[in-house]
Amino acid sequence: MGVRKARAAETEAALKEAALRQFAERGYLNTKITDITAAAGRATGSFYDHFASKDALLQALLADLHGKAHDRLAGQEHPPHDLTDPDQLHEHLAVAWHLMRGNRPVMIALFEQAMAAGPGAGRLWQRLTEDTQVLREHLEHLRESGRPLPGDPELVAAAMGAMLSMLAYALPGEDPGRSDDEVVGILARLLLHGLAGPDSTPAG
Amino acid sequence: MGVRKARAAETEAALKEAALRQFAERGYLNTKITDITAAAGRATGSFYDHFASKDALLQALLADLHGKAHDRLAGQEHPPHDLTDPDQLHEHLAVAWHLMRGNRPVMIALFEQAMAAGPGAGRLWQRLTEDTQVLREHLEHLRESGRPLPGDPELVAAAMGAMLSMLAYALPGEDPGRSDDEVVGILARLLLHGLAGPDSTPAG
DNA sequence: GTCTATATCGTGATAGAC
DNA sequence: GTCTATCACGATATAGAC
Repeated sequence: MGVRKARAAETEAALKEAALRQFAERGYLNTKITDITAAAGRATGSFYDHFASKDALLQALLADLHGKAHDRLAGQEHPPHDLTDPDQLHEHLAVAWHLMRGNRPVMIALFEQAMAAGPGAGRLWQRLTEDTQVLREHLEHLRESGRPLPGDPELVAAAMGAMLSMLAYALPGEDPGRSDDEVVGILARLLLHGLAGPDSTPAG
Repeated sequence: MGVRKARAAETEAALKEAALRQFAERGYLNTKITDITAAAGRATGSFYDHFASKDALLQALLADLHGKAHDRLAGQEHPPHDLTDPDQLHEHLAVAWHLMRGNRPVMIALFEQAMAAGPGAGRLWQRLTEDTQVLREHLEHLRESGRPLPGDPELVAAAMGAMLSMLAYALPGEDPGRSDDEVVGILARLLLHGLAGPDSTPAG
Protein backbone atom coordinates (compact mmCIF):
# COMPACT_ATOMS: atom_id res chain seq x y z
CA MET A 1 0.00 0.00 0.00
CA GLY A 2 1.43 3.39 -1.03
CA VAL A 3 1.79 6.35 1.28
CA ARG A 4 -1.09 8.17 -0.44
CA LYS A 5 -3.48 5.34 0.27
CA ALA A 6 -2.07 4.98 3.74
CA ARG A 7 -2.75 8.63 4.51
CA ALA A 8 -6.24 8.26 3.15
CA ALA A 9 -6.91 5.23 5.28
CA GLU A 10 -5.58 7.16 8.23
CA THR A 11 -8.02 9.98 7.64
CA GLU A 12 -10.87 7.55 7.22
CA ALA A 13 -9.98 5.86 10.49
CA ALA A 14 -9.69 9.23 12.21
CA LEU A 15 -13.15 10.18 10.99
CA LYS A 16 -14.60 6.90 12.22
CA GLU A 17 -13.02 7.21 15.63
CA ALA A 18 -14.12 10.80 15.95
CA ALA A 19 -17.64 9.83 14.95
CA LEU A 20 -17.76 7.15 17.63
CA ARG A 21 -16.67 9.63 20.26
CA GLN A 22 -19.21 12.20 19.12
CA PHE A 23 -22.05 9.68 19.00
CA ALA A 24 -21.36 8.66 22.57
CA GLU A 25 -21.22 12.25 23.77
CA ARG A 26 -23.94 14.02 21.81
CA GLY A 27 -25.93 11.18 20.33
CA TYR A 28 -26.27 10.35 16.65
CA LEU A 29 -28.95 12.83 15.69
CA ASN A 30 -27.25 15.74 17.37
CA THR A 31 -23.89 15.02 15.83
CA LYS A 32 -23.29 17.19 12.76
CA ILE A 33 -20.85 16.42 9.98
CA THR A 34 -18.77 19.37 11.10
CA ASP A 35 -18.61 17.98 14.63
CA ILE A 36 -17.03 14.83 13.29
CA THR A 37 -14.53 16.52 11.01
CA ALA A 38 -13.60 19.03 13.70
CA ALA A 39 -13.06 16.28 16.26
CA ALA A 40 -10.93 14.42 13.73
CA GLY A 41 -8.95 17.53 12.95
CA ARG A 42 -9.92 17.51 9.27
CA ALA A 43 -11.70 19.85 6.94
CA THR A 44 -15.42 19.56 6.35
CA GLY A 45 -15.05 18.68 2.70
CA SER A 46 -12.80 15.71 3.41
CA PHE A 47 -15.69 13.87 4.94
CA TYR A 48 -17.33 13.37 1.58
CA ASP A 49 -14.19 11.86 0.08
CA HIS A 50 -14.79 8.89 2.35
CA PHE A 51 -18.49 8.71 3.10
CA ALA A 52 -21.52 9.76 1.11
CA SER A 53 -23.45 10.81 4.20
CA LYS A 54 -23.69 10.38 7.94
CA ASP A 55 -25.92 7.41 7.30
CA ALA A 56 -23.30 5.77 5.08
CA LEU A 57 -20.71 6.31 7.80
CA LEU A 58 -22.94 4.48 10.25
CA GLN A 59 -23.28 1.59 7.84
CA ALA A 60 -19.50 1.40 7.58
CA LEU A 61 -19.16 1.37 11.36
CA LEU A 62 -21.75 -1.36 11.53
CA ALA A 63 -19.85 -3.38 8.95
CA ASP A 64 -16.68 -3.04 11.02
CA LEU A 65 -18.57 -4.30 14.02
CA HIS A 66 -19.97 -7.26 12.13
CA GLY A 67 -16.48 -8.09 11.01
CA LYS A 68 -15.16 -8.07 14.56
CA ALA A 69 -18.09 -10.08 15.85
CA HIS A 70 -17.62 -12.63 13.10
CA ASP A 71 -13.98 -13.05 14.03
CA ARG A 72 -14.81 -13.57 17.67
CA LEU A 73 -17.74 -15.89 17.16
CA ALA A 74 -16.39 -17.80 14.17
CA GLY A 75 -16.68 -21.51 14.53
CA GLN A 76 -18.66 -21.34 17.73
CA GLU A 77 -21.50 -23.75 18.09
CA HIS A 78 -24.88 -22.45 19.06
CA PRO A 79 -26.99 -25.39 20.15
CA PRO A 80 -30.47 -24.92 21.64
CA HIS A 81 -30.14 -23.51 25.11
CA ASP A 82 -32.33 -23.99 28.10
CA LEU A 83 -32.96 -20.43 29.18
CA THR A 84 -34.52 -21.59 32.42
CA ASP A 85 -31.10 -22.79 33.49
CA PRO A 86 -29.68 -19.96 35.63
CA ASP A 87 -26.16 -20.20 34.27
CA GLN A 88 -27.24 -20.34 30.66
CA LEU A 89 -29.62 -17.41 30.99
CA HIS A 90 -26.96 -15.42 32.78
CA GLU A 91 -24.40 -16.22 30.12
CA HIS A 92 -26.82 -15.28 27.36
CA LEU A 93 -27.62 -11.94 28.94
CA ALA A 94 -23.98 -11.23 29.69
CA VAL A 95 -22.99 -11.73 26.06
CA ALA A 96 -25.80 -9.50 24.80
CA TRP A 97 -25.09 -6.84 27.42
CA HIS A 98 -21.37 -6.66 26.79
CA LEU A 99 -21.94 -6.60 23.05
CA MET A 100 -24.20 -3.60 23.42
CA ARG A 101 -22.16 -1.82 26.05
CA GLY A 102 -18.87 -2.52 24.36
CA ASN A 103 -20.13 -0.94 21.16
CA ARG A 104 -22.24 1.72 22.75
CA PRO A 105 -21.66 4.46 20.15
CA VAL A 106 -22.88 2.31 17.28
CA MET A 107 -25.75 1.04 19.36
CA ILE A 108 -26.74 4.57 20.23
CA ALA A 109 -26.63 5.57 16.60
CA LEU A 110 -28.73 2.64 15.40
CA PHE A 111 -31.22 3.23 18.15
CA GLU A 112 -31.67 6.89 17.36
CA GLN A 113 -31.77 6.22 13.67
CA ALA A 114 -34.57 3.70 13.99
CA MET A 115 -36.34 6.04 16.34
CA ALA A 116 -36.12 9.07 14.10
CA ALA A 117 -37.96 7.20 11.38
CA GLY A 118 -41.02 7.48 13.59
CA PRO A 119 -43.11 4.73 15.12
CA GLY A 120 -45.47 4.56 12.16
CA ALA A 121 -42.75 3.05 10.01
CA GLY A 122 -42.51 0.19 12.46
CA ARG A 123 -38.75 0.06 12.03
CA LEU A 124 -38.10 -0.11 15.75
CA TRP A 125 -40.43 -3.06 16.13
CA GLN A 126 -38.78 -4.71 13.17
CA ARG A 127 -35.33 -4.19 14.67
CA LEU A 128 -36.52 -5.46 18.01
CA THR A 129 -37.92 -8.69 16.58
CA GLU A 130 -34.93 -9.25 14.32
CA ASP A 131 -32.38 -8.70 17.06
CA THR A 132 -34.20 -11.08 19.39
CA GLN A 133 -34.78 -13.81 16.84
CA VAL A 134 -32.34 -16.23 18.44
CA LEU A 135 -33.96 -15.58 21.78
CA ARG A 136 -37.37 -16.29 20.27
CA GLU A 137 -36.19 -19.58 18.85
CA HIS A 138 -34.90 -20.66 22.22
CA LEU A 139 -38.23 -19.78 23.79
CA GLU A 140 -40.12 -21.70 21.14
CA HIS A 141 -37.88 -24.66 21.81
CA LEU A 142 -38.75 -24.43 25.50
CA ARG A 143 -42.44 -24.28 24.72
CA GLU A 144 -42.22 -27.36 22.53
CA SER A 145 -40.62 -29.13 25.46
CA GLY A 146 -43.78 -28.56 27.43
CA ARG A 147 -42.54 -25.63 29.51
CA PRO A 148 -45.19 -23.07 30.45
CA LEU A 149 -43.97 -19.77 28.98
CA PRO A 150 -45.48 -16.44 30.08
CA GLY A 151 -46.87 -16.08 26.55
CA ASP A 152 -46.17 -15.70 22.85
CA PRO A 153 -42.42 -16.24 22.37
CA GLU A 154 -42.11 -13.36 19.92
CA LEU A 155 -43.54 -10.89 22.38
CA VAL A 156 -41.62 -12.26 25.35
CA ALA A 157 -38.39 -12.10 23.37
CA ALA A 158 -39.18 -8.57 22.24
CA ALA A 159 -39.95 -7.54 25.80
CA MET A 160 -36.61 -8.85 26.99
CA GLY A 161 -34.83 -7.13 24.13
CA ALA A 162 -36.66 -3.90 24.86
CA MET A 163 -35.54 -3.98 28.46
CA LEU A 164 -31.95 -4.76 27.57
CA SER A 165 -31.49 -2.26 24.78
CA MET A 166 -33.30 0.57 26.48
CA LEU A 167 -31.25 0.13 29.64
CA ALA A 168 -28.02 -0.15 27.68
CA TYR A 169 -28.89 3.11 25.98
CA ALA A 170 -30.14 5.04 28.96
CA LEU A 171 -27.70 3.97 31.64
CA PRO A 172 -24.93 6.53 32.04
CA GLY A 173 -21.67 5.58 30.34
CA GLU A 174 -19.52 5.21 33.41
CA ASP A 175 -21.58 4.42 36.46
CA PRO A 176 -19.11 4.29 39.35
CA GLY A 177 -21.40 2.50 41.76
CA ARG A 178 -22.85 -0.06 39.39
CA SER A 179 -20.77 -2.59 37.52
CA ASP A 180 -21.80 -4.43 34.37
CA ASP A 181 -21.74 -7.73 36.23
CA GLU A 182 -24.09 -6.37 38.84
CA VAL A 183 -26.57 -5.20 36.22
CA VAL A 184 -26.45 -8.51 34.37
CA GLY A 185 -26.98 -10.40 37.60
CA ILE A 186 -30.02 -8.37 38.53
CA LEU A 187 -31.59 -8.71 35.09
CA ALA A 188 -30.89 -12.44 35.05
CA ARG A 189 -32.63 -12.92 38.39
CA LEU A 190 -35.55 -10.75 37.37
CA LEU A 191 -36.04 -12.55 34.10
CA LEU A 192 -35.60 -16.02 35.57
CA HIS A 193 -37.88 -15.88 38.58
CA GLY A 194 -39.54 -12.49 38.43
CA LEU A 195 -40.33 -10.27 41.37
CA ALA A 196 -41.69 -13.16 43.40
CA GLY A 197 -38.31 -14.81 43.48
CA PRO A 198 -37.31 -18.49 43.34
CA ASP A 199 -38.88 -19.37 46.69
CA SER A 200 -42.42 -18.51 45.73
CA THR A 201 -44.80 -21.26 46.69
CA PRO A 202 -46.52 -22.83 43.69
CA ALA A 203 -50.27 -22.47 43.56
CA GLY A 204 -51.13 -26.16 43.21
CA MET B 1 -66.71 33.95 25.80
CA GLY B 2 -66.95 36.05 22.61
CA VAL B 3 -66.93 34.64 19.12
CA ARG B 4 -63.43 35.92 18.53
CA LYS B 5 -62.06 34.04 21.46
CA ALA B 6 -64.16 31.04 20.53
CA ARG B 7 -62.68 30.97 17.04
CA ALA B 8 -59.22 31.27 18.52
CA ALA B 9 -59.83 28.40 20.90
CA GLU B 10 -61.14 26.40 17.98
CA THR B 11 -57.94 26.97 16.04
CA GLU B 12 -55.83 26.07 19.01
CA ALA B 13 -57.76 22.85 19.50
CA ALA B 14 -57.46 22.06 15.81
CA LEU B 15 -53.71 22.54 15.98
CA LYS B 16 -53.45 20.29 18.99
CA GLU B 17 -55.50 17.54 17.42
CA ALA B 18 -53.58 17.78 14.19
CA ALA B 19 -50.32 17.60 16.11
CA LEU B 20 -51.42 14.44 17.91
CA ARG B 21 -52.28 12.81 14.61
CA GLN B 22 -48.99 13.81 13.05
CA PHE B 23 -46.95 12.65 16.03
CA ALA B 24 -48.55 9.23 15.86
CA GLU B 25 -47.97 8.95 12.12
CA ARG B 26 -44.56 10.49 11.56
CA GLY B 27 -43.15 10.74 15.06
CA TYR B 28 -42.33 13.92 16.92
CA LEU B 29 -38.96 14.71 15.41
CA ASN B 30 -40.14 14.24 11.85
CA THR B 31 -43.22 16.38 12.28
CA LYS B 32 -42.62 19.91 10.99
CA ILE B 33 -44.57 22.96 12.01
CA THR B 34 -45.98 23.09 8.49
CA ASP B 35 -47.15 19.49 8.77
CA ILE B 36 -49.23 20.45 11.77
CA THR B 37 -50.71 23.60 10.30
CA ALA B 38 -51.42 21.89 7.01
CA ALA B 39 -53.18 19.00 8.75
CA ALA B 40 -55.19 21.49 10.76
CA GLY B 41 -56.07 23.46 7.64
CA ARG B 42 -54.45 26.66 8.91
CA ALA B 43 -51.69 28.93 7.75
CA THR B 44 -48.16 28.47 8.96
CA GLY B 45 -48.04 31.79 10.75
CA SER B 46 -51.09 31.01 12.85
CA PHE B 47 -49.14 28.41 14.74
CA TYR B 48 -47.09 31.04 16.52
CA ASP B 49 -50.18 32.92 17.69
CA HIS B 50 -50.85 29.94 19.95
CA PHE B 51 -47.54 28.27 20.67
CA ALA B 52 -44.03 29.61 20.89
CA SER B 53 -42.53 26.46 19.43
CA LYS B 54 -43.13 22.77 18.83
CA ASP B 55 -41.68 22.13 22.23
CA ALA B 56 -44.16 24.52 23.86
CA LEU B 57 -46.98 22.75 22.06
CA LEU B 58 -45.83 19.47 23.53
CA GLN B 59 -45.80 20.99 27.00
CA ALA B 60 -49.39 22.15 26.47
CA LEU B 61 -50.43 18.67 25.38
CA LEU B 62 -48.73 17.25 28.42
CA ALA B 63 -50.57 19.71 30.65
CA ASP B 64 -53.87 18.62 29.10
CA LEU B 65 -52.97 15.04 29.83
CA HIS B 66 -52.06 15.82 33.41
CA GLY B 67 -55.39 17.58 33.79
CA LYS B 68 -57.28 14.55 32.52
CA ALA B 69 -55.29 12.17 34.66
CA HIS B 70 -55.88 14.29 37.72
CA ASP B 71 -59.63 14.24 37.09
CA ARG B 72 -59.64 10.49 36.76
CA LEU B 73 -57.40 9.73 39.68
CA ALA B 74 -58.63 12.47 42.02
CA GLY B 75 -59.40 11.23 45.48
CA GLN B 76 -58.01 7.78 44.85
CA GLU B 77 -55.97 6.22 47.60
CA HIS B 78 -52.60 4.81 46.80
CA PRO B 79 -51.54 2.65 49.71
CA PRO B 80 -48.42 0.48 49.57
CA HIS B 81 -49.04 -2.40 47.22
CA ASP B 82 -47.68 -5.89 47.31
CA LEU B 83 -46.37 -6.27 43.79
CA THR B 84 -45.84 -9.98 44.33
CA ASP B 85 -49.60 -10.37 44.48
CA PRO B 86 -50.63 -11.42 40.96
CA ASP B 87 -53.75 -9.28 40.86
CA GLN B 88 -52.05 -6.18 42.17
CA LEU B 89 -49.11 -6.48 39.80
CA HIS B 90 -51.46 -7.08 36.91
CA GLU B 91 -53.57 -4.07 37.85
CA HIS B 92 -50.50 -1.89 38.20
CA LEU B 93 -49.19 -2.86 34.80
CA ALA B 94 -52.60 -2.49 33.21
CA VAL B 95 -52.97 1.08 34.44
CA ALA B 96 -49.51 2.03 33.25
CA TRP B 97 -49.98 0.32 29.90
CA HIS B 98 -53.34 1.87 29.14
CA LEU B 99 -52.09 5.26 30.22
CA MET B 100 -49.23 5.01 27.75
CA ARG B 101 -51.19 3.41 24.96
CA GLY B 102 -54.19 5.68 25.38
CA ASN B 103 -51.98 8.72 25.00
CA ARG B 104 -49.58 7.28 22.52
CA PRO B 105 -48.91 10.47 20.53
CA VAL B 106 -47.78 12.40 23.60
CA MET B 107 -45.79 9.44 24.81
CA ILE B 108 -44.09 9.15 21.45
CA ALA B 109 -43.24 12.82 21.50
CA LEU B 110 -41.78 12.74 25.00
CA PHE B 111 -39.82 9.63 24.18
CA GLU B 112 -38.27 11.09 21.06
CA GLN B 113 -37.63 14.39 22.75
CA ALA B 114 -35.72 12.80 25.61
CA MET B 115 -33.89 10.62 23.13
CA ALA B 116 -32.89 13.41 20.80
CA ALA B 117 -31.05 15.09 23.65
CA GLY B 118 -28.56 12.29 23.37
CA PRO B 119 -27.54 9.74 25.98
CA GLY B 120 -24.76 11.89 27.37
CA ALA B 121 -27.25 14.32 28.84
CA GLY B 122 -28.71 11.47 30.86
CA ARG B 123 -32.21 12.82 30.36
CA LEU B 124 -33.60 9.45 29.37
CA TRP B 125 -32.24 7.84 32.51
CA GLN B 126 -33.63 10.70 34.54
CA ARG B 127 -37.04 10.30 32.95
CA LEU B 128 -36.93 6.57 33.47
CA THR B 129 -36.15 6.84 37.16
CA GLU B 130 -38.67 9.62 37.72
CA ASP B 131 -41.48 7.82 35.95
CA THR B 132 -40.84 4.64 37.90
CA GLN B 133 -40.49 6.31 41.28
CA VAL B 134 -43.74 4.90 42.63
CA LEU B 135 -42.70 1.47 41.46
CA ARG B 136 -39.36 1.86 43.19
CA GLU B 137 -41.03 2.79 46.45
CA HIS B 138 -43.20 -0.30 46.29
CA LEU B 139 -40.15 -2.44 45.70
CA GLU B 140 -38.32 -0.85 48.61
CA HIS B 141 -41.34 -1.56 50.75
CA LEU B 142 -41.17 -5.18 49.70
CA ARG B 143 -37.50 -5.38 50.51
CA GLU B 144 -38.07 -3.92 53.95
CA SER B 145 -40.63 -6.65 54.49
CA GLY B 146 -37.87 -9.19 54.05
CA ARG B 147 -38.70 -10.19 50.49
CA PRO B 148 -35.72 -11.22 48.34
CA LEU B 149 -35.74 -8.80 45.41
CA PRO B 150 -33.67 -9.50 42.28
CA GLY B 151 -31.57 -6.44 43.14
CA ASP B 152 -31.39 -2.70 43.67
CA PRO B 153 -34.97 -1.38 43.60
CA GLU B 154 -34.06 1.62 41.47
CA LEU B 155 -32.56 -0.53 38.75
CA VAL B 156 -35.31 -3.14 38.87
CA ALA B 157 -37.94 -0.40 38.61
CA ALA B 158 -36.07 1.25 35.75
CA ALA B 159 -35.78 -2.09 33.97
CA MET B 160 -39.52 -2.64 34.22
CA GLY B 161 -40.19 0.89 33.02
CA ALA B 162 -37.77 0.45 30.14
CA MET B 163 -39.57 -2.70 29.03
CA LEU B 164 -43.00 -1.10 29.28
CA SER B 165 -42.23 2.20 27.59
CA MET B 166 -40.13 0.75 24.83
CA LEU B 167 -42.78 -1.81 23.98
CA ALA B 168 -45.53 0.80 24.12
CA TYR B 169 -43.53 2.89 21.70
CA ALA B 170 -42.42 0.19 19.31
CA LEU B 171 -45.54 -1.97 19.10
CA PRO B 172 -47.57 -1.08 16.01
CA GLY B 173 -50.54 1.15 16.72
CA GLU B 174 -53.29 -1.28 15.81
CA ASP B 175 -52.16 -4.84 16.13
CA PRO B 176 -55.09 -6.98 15.00
CA GLY B 177 -53.87 -10.24 16.46
CA ARG B 178 -52.68 -8.92 19.81
CA SER B 179 -54.95 -7.18 22.29
CA ASP B 180 -53.84 -4.88 25.08
CA ASP B 181 -55.11 -7.34 27.67
CA GLU B 182 -53.06 -10.11 26.16
CA VAL B 183 -49.89 -8.00 26.27
CA VAL B 184 -50.49 -6.94 29.85
CA GLY B 185 -51.12 -10.52 30.87
CA ILE B 186 -47.90 -11.73 29.33
CA LEU B 187 -45.83 -8.97 30.89
CA ALA B 188 -47.43 -9.56 34.27
CA ARG B 189 -46.58 -13.26 34.17
CA LEU B 190 -43.05 -12.58 32.98
CA LEU B 191 -42.40 -10.00 35.67
CA LEU B 192 -43.98 -12.02 38.43
CA HIS B 193 -42.41 -15.43 37.94
CA GLY B 194 -39.95 -14.96 35.11
CA LEU B 195 -39.20 -17.46 32.40
CA ALA B 196 -39.07 -20.35 34.84
CA GLY B 197 -42.72 -19.91 35.69
CA PRO B 198 -44.58 -20.30 39.00
CA ASP B 199 -44.02 -24.04 39.24
CA SER B 200 -40.26 -23.88 39.41
CA THR B 201 -38.95 -25.97 42.24
CA PRO B 202 -37.26 -23.92 44.94
CA ALA B 203 -33.62 -24.67 45.51
CA GLY B 204 -33.76 -25.37 49.22
C1' DG C 1 -6.75 13.53 -0.94
C1' DT C 2 -7.16 17.53 1.45
C1' DC C 3 -8.19 22.01 1.90
C1' DT C 4 -11.13 26.74 1.74
C1' DA C 5 -15.01 28.84 0.16
C1' DT C 6 -19.54 28.73 -1.16
C1' DA C 7 -23.89 27.08 -3.27
C1' DT C 8 -28.15 25.00 -1.89
C1' DC C 9 -31.80 23.65 0.79
C1' DG C 10 -35.11 22.83 4.52
C1' DT C 11 -37.01 24.72 8.38
C1' DG C 12 -38.01 27.89 12.22
C1' DA C 13 -39.68 32.12 12.99
C1' DT C 14 -41.33 36.96 11.90
C1' DA C 15 -43.63 41.17 9.44
C1' DG C 16 -47.34 43.35 8.05
C1' DA C 17 -51.80 43.47 5.34
C1' DC C 18 -56.49 42.20 6.19
C1' DG D 1 -56.55 36.15 14.98
C1' DT D 2 -55.54 34.72 10.57
C1' DC D 3 -53.44 35.04 6.50
C1' DT D 4 -49.43 35.54 2.73
C1' DA D 5 -44.88 36.50 2.01
C1' DT D 6 -40.38 36.50 3.48
C1' DC D 7 -36.38 36.52 6.30
C1' DA D 8 -32.69 34.20 8.94
C1' DC D 9 -30.18 30.45 10.03
C1' DG D 10 -28.00 26.00 10.37
C1' DA D 11 -26.61 22.13 8.03
C1' DT D 12 -25.67 19.33 3.87
C1' DA D 13 -23.20 18.90 0.04
C1' DT D 14 -20.24 20.61 -3.83
C1' DA D 15 -16.51 23.33 -6.58
C1' DG D 16 -12.12 24.16 -7.49
C1' DA D 17 -7.35 25.46 -5.95
C1' DC D 18 -3.37 23.10 -4.14
